Amino acid sequence: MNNNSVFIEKLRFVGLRPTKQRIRICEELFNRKETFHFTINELKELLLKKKNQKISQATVYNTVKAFKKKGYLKEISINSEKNYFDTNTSNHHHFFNESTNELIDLDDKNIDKIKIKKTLPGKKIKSIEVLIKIANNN
Amino acid sequence: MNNNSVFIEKLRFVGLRPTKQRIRICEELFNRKETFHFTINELKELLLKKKNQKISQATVYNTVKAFKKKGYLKEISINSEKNYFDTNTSNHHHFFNESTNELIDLDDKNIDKIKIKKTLPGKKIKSIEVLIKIANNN
DNA sequence: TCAATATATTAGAATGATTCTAATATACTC
DNA sequence: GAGTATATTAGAATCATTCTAATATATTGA
Ligand SMILES: [Mn+2]
Ligand SMILES: [Mn+2]
Ligand SMILES: [Zn+2]
Ligand SMILES: [Zn+2]
Repeated sequence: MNNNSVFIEKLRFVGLRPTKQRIRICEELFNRKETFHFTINELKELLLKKKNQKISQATVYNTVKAFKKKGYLKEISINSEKNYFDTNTSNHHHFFNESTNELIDLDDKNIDKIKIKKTLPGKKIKSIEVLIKIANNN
Repeated sequence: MNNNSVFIEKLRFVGLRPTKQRIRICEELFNRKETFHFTINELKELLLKKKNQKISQATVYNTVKAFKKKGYLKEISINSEKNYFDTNTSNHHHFFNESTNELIDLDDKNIDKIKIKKTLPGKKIKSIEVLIKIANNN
């Protein structure tokens, strides 16, 4: 587990002590070829499935929120039922397939830069995100 | 209450009988100069404030959802805490001020048409929405 | 108009996601 | 390794939303 040192650094960076539960969460989130989208429940199930040691709900929530706050995770709100987190923290956009509940990345490069012709004095822009809802034909 | 006949038509169109509770909700939502954004809780408070007859939670939820299903309302999910409805059903986008929790319309005309350079065979696009998160300068 | 029937309203219970609590366990410092 | 700070945990609390089933209202058509 060579990666562990990376996870420990990451945890320390967000102000968390590297406990075995948190390192386990890091493995699940960051020890992947591809970034991915997940709900808290999906993450809890993944954690349970791969090893058989349960991590309490509180620890999962607290750790995910800490990563989000420091920018290691993004939150993607689709509708009132679906709240996803995203390990892809680059600027990018999403397709959401309403037929399958699938969330799909759309790279920034695949959309022309968004030019806003309305100014809001005294405000700064924090993020610009495009959500494209799609459905299966028929 | 000349408007009532409009509301009654609207309600019948979405498949709801025009009861006094539902007409009251229509007044609150549609009897306005400007469209507006609201959460269910805000709507419940408005209903309570203006007349003093309480409408049950179930009726508020059911009516709002029926309007949404038929396109008389849009749902705007900002983050896990904030779920808004919008009486502006035209294609448009939003600023969300994270400092004040204010949701502001941005007309379609204020953003260049979004061209997506990625095709998804067998899918059709249902909506394209841009959410711009802003914050007050310091 | 008025009964018969379909549908709506309601309070409160149920559910599900998230947060809190406070008792126990672990990590860190020296 | 002792002492202190912090983390983990199960379960309770909270909050939004949905469900339930008893009561009330709207609609229909004789
Ligand atoms: Mn909602
Ligand atoms: Mn959430
Ligand atoms: Zn993504
Ligand atoms: Zn709007």
